[in-house]
Amino acid sequence: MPQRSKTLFGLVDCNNFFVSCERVFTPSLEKKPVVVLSSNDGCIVARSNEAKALGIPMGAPMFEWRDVCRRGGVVALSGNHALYADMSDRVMRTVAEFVDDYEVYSIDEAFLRFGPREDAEGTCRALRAAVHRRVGIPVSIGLDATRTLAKAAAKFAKRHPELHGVFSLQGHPRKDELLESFEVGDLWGIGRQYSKKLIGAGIRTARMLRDLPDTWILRHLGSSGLRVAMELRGMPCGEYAAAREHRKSIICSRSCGRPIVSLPELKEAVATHIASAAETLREDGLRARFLTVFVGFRKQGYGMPYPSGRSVQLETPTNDTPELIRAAHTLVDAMHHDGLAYKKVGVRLTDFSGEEAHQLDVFGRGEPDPKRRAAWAALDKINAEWGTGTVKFAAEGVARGWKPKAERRSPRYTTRWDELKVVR
DNA sequence: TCTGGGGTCCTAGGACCC
DNA sequence: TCTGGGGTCCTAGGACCC
Repeated sequence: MPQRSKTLFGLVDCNNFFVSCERVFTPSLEKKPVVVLSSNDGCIVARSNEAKALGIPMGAPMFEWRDVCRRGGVVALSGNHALYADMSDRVMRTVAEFVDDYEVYSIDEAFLRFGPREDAEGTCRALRAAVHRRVGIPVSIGLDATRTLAKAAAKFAKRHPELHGVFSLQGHPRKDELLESFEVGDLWGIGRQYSKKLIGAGIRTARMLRDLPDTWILRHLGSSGLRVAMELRGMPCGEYAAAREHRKSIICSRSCGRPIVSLPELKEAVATHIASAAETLREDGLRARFLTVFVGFRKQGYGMPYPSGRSVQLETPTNDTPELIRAAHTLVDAMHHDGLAYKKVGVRLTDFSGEEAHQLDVFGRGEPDPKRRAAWAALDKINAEWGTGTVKFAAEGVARGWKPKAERRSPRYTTRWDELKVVR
């Protein structure tokens, strides 16, 4: 197979992204241990370096670390995702200015691709400086022949301040040595299970995995593991992270601030999730044909709540909110049991088609009503401009005592007029 | 007592068909 | 007592990512 060895991949990774966003607007958080919490103030999903130094792990439940946080003077903030999305846009716009061929990979990461004659490293240094100057977010950038190696390079850049945030592994004279120092579990694509298997077999480092025979990898880790090894050898497995043409599902789910017991409240929560899922659907110009409602109960020992769900295939694909709410409520009626306490509620939409190529059912129905389309467009516009939930459907409820807790949220400086930063 | 949310891909097994 | 083989499609579960 011809190698595209001339192409160089870059990975831009925002350091401690959510914490860095908060610090832009609250400079007093600088140099202090800070954590950002997930929905319901449940888990720790971002940590400043000072918080990491206290030993607080990623994804840890807050209640287990409350004492450590109190003793260490840690500032804990509820997630302010409207702010983070807006800051992410600013970072990505800067990336787009410096690099033609890039791919947004997550809210805080983008892959870059450079041709053979481009000054990749110089561009990355300029990009890093520009993001810092304009957006105020520190980033680390790694470079090498594959995405997996670029990700590893970015970790080196982050770990060693003397590299000033940019590091290229490509052609590095001590590459083997560096990969030997890189723990296998820190590789992109090697999670907890694979890591356990590898370490059990004595494979502790990226270099050891790279040099393993394909047959062994295939037998123990399957094709996903082999892809990681090939990328470590410098062979890009493009489809691994290639830009997806279209999304394949939309999920909206939340843990409840307090458990839901009544049928009307369960319906409210489901309607709320449907409304936001349908908004995403319309934003992407899609209709969905398959709808799932799922619920979770109180924790069953360790691990995730025991989930249970029901699905329905709609007669025709739709993105009409009331229509979807009706279908979802039929499912809720069938699944609700008196006396059960619902801890988590969610909906999932799948089986998408484009807005133009809609299908009619056997009776020729399914032609979208232009008046309704216009109404949803207006609603989406208002909610986009003034914040999600500015205009709601009656079915979403008013009291909403089940809403997740977010007791330490910072203001939405960039997306709400009434929460603009006041400068004195 | 308190443990997030939103995604993707792969695989194994069952149903069904010829 | 004998009781195929191969293909496809669907679903559930597991693994991974941020």
